[in-house]
Amino acid sequence: MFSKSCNYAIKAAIFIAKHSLEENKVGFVDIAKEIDSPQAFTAKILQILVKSGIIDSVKGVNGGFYIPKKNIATTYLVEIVDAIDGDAVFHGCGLGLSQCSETHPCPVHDKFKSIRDELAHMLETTNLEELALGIKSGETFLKSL
Amino acid sequence: MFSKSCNYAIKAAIFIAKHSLEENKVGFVDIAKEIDSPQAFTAKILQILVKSGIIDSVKGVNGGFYIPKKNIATTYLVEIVDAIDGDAVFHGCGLGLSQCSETHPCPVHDKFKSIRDELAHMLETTNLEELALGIKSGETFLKSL
DNA sequence: TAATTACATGATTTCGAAAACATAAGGAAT
DNA sequence: ATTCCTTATGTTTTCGAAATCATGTAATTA
Ligand code: FES
Ligand code: FES
Repeated sequence: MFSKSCNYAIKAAIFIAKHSLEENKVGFVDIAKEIDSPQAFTAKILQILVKSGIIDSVKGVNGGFYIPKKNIATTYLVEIVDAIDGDAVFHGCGLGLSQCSETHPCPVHDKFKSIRDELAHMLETTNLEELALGIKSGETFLKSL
Repeated sequence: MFSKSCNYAIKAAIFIAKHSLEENKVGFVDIAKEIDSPQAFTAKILQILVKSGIIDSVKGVNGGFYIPKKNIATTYLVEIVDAIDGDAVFHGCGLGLSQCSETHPCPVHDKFKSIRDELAHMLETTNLEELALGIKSGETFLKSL
């Protein structure tokens, strides 16, 4: 569905959001540990999120990554997916045609499009706050057992 | 969404189905041309479809691949996806956890599951005949312009 | 039964995402 | 000002899917 990078990015963002709700910053080493991802690779993905304006960072002692509190509830998953994987998920052809088109559709265009649109709607309406709260309450988890 | 191999497999199956509706067999060279895929690689994927019992083949002069006419309307996309990509599409976690679980769910489990189930339902109810007829009538296409 | 056609299969190569490595740069604390 | 902690960035390596190459096998036809 999404690339590995994108999966890491979503999990990292949720983890950062959880800490930001309590006004704390977190370093990439801790993030990598918590979401079970390679450290160096995670650091790269975090840079993309910073450049995309989804998260902020502070260097130096007691530095780390964070999300301004007022942004947590207004940051939606679609922004993360778009920053990492681009818009292929939302506009690409389900059978890999170079472009999805109404006038030159592939055999599964209609059926695929409705599912793709639902996925997009889900990503557009799911924000980091609700996901972070799920982690905090222990209902959901960021890594396997 | 699906792997490239799986995209090729679906397109190939539709193309074969179209010809099988008219009692014709097609060779892998023609298939590769029609669906715009690498010949040798396509041949491999066709073998998997044969072994999975989705299509049949006949060697020798005037040989080729085909689908018994009575099977065309009862062959569903889910069989092809399952044969090529396996069941990760239907049972895998949307965030890449080693396994999707109700008791140890990832943050997007509930939301993701409903979309995944719709995709599964779509694949389980879409058969090759309807897709082949779309190609035949010129409404849909197997390759880009 | 030899020639031809077309599918079948294993080995090898290519390519890009994923991961790791090495080094630079910035900011806080003292 | 200096030191140390932490993020930032460019380069290299790894790994597996994708694609190709080379050869084998079966069936039809003349
Ligand atoms: S053309 Fe294939 S999904 Fe639209
Ligand atoms: S656990 Fe992630 S989708 Fe079910």
